Amino acid sequence: MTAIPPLPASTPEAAVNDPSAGPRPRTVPGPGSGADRAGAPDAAGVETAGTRASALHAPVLAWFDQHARDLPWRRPEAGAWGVMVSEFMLQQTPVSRVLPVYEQWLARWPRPADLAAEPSGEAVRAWGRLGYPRRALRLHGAAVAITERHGGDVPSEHAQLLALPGIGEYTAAAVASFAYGQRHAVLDTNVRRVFARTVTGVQYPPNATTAAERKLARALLPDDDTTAAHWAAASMELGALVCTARNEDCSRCPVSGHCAWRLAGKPAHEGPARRGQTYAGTDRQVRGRLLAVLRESAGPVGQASLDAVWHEPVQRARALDGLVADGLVEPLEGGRYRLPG
DNA sequence: CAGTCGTGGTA
DNA sequence: TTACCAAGACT
Repeated sequence: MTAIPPLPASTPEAAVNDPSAGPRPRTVPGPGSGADRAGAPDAAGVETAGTRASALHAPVLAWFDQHARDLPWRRPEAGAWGVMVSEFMLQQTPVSRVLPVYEQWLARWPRPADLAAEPSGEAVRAWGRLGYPRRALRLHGAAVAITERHGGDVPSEHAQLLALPGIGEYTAAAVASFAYGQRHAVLDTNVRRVFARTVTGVQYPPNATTAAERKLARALLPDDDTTAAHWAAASMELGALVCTARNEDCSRCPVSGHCAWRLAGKPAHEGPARRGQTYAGTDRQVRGRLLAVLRESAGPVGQASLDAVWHEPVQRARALDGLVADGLVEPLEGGRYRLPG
């Protein structure tokens, strides 16, 4: 049941400039969008950004034109809504797992208003096992807001995007850039890693995005909107395909000759290990099991069905309360529960 | 600002 | 097998 139609390959620029994606992309950079507006004097490293940029841009852009994946949300027909849906799903989730859910989602809800017309529980159900189901709730909430506040069209202004539930700094910039061809620093984990290595000369970026990283990203941003949007997609793709967290392949990197980290002998990451997640036994695991039961049931389920997923009653109750508090589960009369209607 | 929030593939 | 990682957002 491969629902993916055999679409013609499209250039990355096609999606960026797609006029059917919504409001016309800006052709003139807005006021104050210059990269040199930050008040503080350039930090070490940033002042050489101009030099870096000239060395990095052309090879990375050319590499992208040749190696970019043909992902459905990059096709012209995806539109701004398709881009936005993909960005929600891709938050902390690999492309391979997003693809099938994305296709079904867009087929069922081709416009924001289509999703907004349904109860949020349907979004949670269709989210399937993508993880972090609050994203489904937020995407539904964003669709409602777009329908109410923006006439059903995904807004093109960064500030308006940022005001939608589930959209933070990264996603607002990504939608504005990928869907509307605007000039924004799109700082995701891939781009941060590429910059950390090529420019800063370290293996990994800091745990949390820093002001210095934002400043560097702005300094590296090409001047015109079209090239900036192209660069955003290209630098991200390089991090996703070549300059990966583990097993990076410098032999396939178009800027390996300029990479500060590689030229320094690829020194290992200094400092504490990344993070300790340990999923087994956490509330998150219990929440996941509880919600799975609700998702797979057509109607409300009884307390006994939920009790069966976890042996420890205190943690189980806490997890269920959390799901209800988050709006992911709706309690009914008589100890029954369902996805929100 | 550090914690929380799912899930599954891979080294 | 354990641990890390995958286009973050929110509190």
